[in-house]
Amino acid sequence: MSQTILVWLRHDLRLSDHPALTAAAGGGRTVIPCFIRNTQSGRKWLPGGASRWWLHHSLDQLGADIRKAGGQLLLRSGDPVVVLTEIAMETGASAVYWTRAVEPLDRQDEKALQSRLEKAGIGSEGFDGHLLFDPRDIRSQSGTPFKVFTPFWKNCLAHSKKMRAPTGKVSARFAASVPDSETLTQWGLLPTKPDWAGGFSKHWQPGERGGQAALMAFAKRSSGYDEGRNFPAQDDTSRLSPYLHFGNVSVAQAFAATTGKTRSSAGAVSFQRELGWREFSAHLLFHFPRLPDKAFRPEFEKFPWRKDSKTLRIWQRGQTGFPIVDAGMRQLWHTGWMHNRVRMVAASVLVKHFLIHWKEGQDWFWDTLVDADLANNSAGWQWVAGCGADAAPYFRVFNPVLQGQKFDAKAVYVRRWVPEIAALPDKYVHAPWTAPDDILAKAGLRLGVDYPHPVVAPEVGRQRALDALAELKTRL
DNA sequence: TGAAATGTTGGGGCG
DNA sequence: ACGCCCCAACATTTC
Repeated sequence: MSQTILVWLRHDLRLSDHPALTAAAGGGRTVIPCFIRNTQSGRKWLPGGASRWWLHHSLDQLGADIRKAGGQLLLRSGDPVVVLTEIAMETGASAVYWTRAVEPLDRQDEKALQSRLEKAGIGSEGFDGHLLFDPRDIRSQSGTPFKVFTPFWKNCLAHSKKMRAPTGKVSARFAASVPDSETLTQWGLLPTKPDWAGGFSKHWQPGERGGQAALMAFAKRSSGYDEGRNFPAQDDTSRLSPYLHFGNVSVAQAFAATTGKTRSSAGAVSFQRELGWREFSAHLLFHFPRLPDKAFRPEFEKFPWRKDSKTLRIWQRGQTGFPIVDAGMRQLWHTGWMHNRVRMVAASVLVKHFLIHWKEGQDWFWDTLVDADLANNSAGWQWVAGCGADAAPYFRVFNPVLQGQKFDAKAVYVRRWVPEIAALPDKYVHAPWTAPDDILAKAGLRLGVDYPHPVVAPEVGRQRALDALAELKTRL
């Protein structure tokens, strides 16, 4: 009788380039792939609403792919440490394998599981697969983790021999039947009342197949990435982020697909640099586990944030009166995703013009983004707020009007998502409150009725943000 | 992966 | 022809 290995799946929902699965399948052993839905009460950073939608479809497809290979995906709920030990005992598995994570709670689980299994005489091992590099290997001359992106990425590229290369499709002998699997239907990951994800499937095909197709399609058009990625009306970004978060596509596959004689364009290089930002954020979270809940620059813990739930709600619903921001927030709400240029502007307006704590924005993005990722989301918000590693200086304030005019000059993006101001001419569409009365009348737009006045005038918000920074300095 | 304020330069209109 | 001014264009500094 052959040995059985459990493979604990989390953010690695794919069957290609999967070191843990490949190792488990070695030597003709039988593999039982498991996904444990964490139901511990009070556990932080469980998947938000949009992520649950993606998770459902990823697992559904992965389960079907495993069935095609003669196996079954085992679904259970509870505390993964407890549940996995139980499954290992039930099935007589000789070991549990997994892909190592960078999230602090997930790493805690790995440790706890390892010691619990050890006591039961069961083996365990964590594998690469989530990143390009092991965070413990990338260090500055002084041996400390990098805190600035550019030297970090230079160092990574200088050690490209250590970069993980993708492996092929896993051919594993899966256990034909598994004990007491729960079902996705039972889990109720999909929204019901209301079904706000109705529009999601028009924009996304979650899962490994959709991810690999998206990657191949992007690799072909990646030469336009460098120029085009800043313009939200264009389709030039990769839109790979949710696939990368759930591991439908591995970062090693994404890097490899955009490398090569014919593909080392400026676009490919700058796309890989963005993969570098993902890597940087993950390494930061690995080395600084408090990144999600504490300012990386401790002095910002004293920043005079305003409590303003009313304005927060206005921002969340895309009713700020800044068209580029509202367009982004509505795109997020309807599709589970926002163009990165617009994310920066929308986030900047929340923390600077509105002086609302970056954690409020982090929480909203966590719940509404299909690509919500603890490392990227935390590092991104801290970057915008000016309190992060290699952060934009606090005084670097985006002007939502100028950003709109610069990156959506023809207002194609804004008009798509904010139709109530679509009739305004280009000159005023990014700042409706500056339009003369006759222009407003001609466009059939009543400010304050059909579309709101801005929460705060851009220049007033900007000055208030700078004052707050000055205030912070006096508190040090 | 800012924007505004301030400084510098140089062409052209004009007396 | 010349100096003066205006101002656009660009560069630098400051927040």
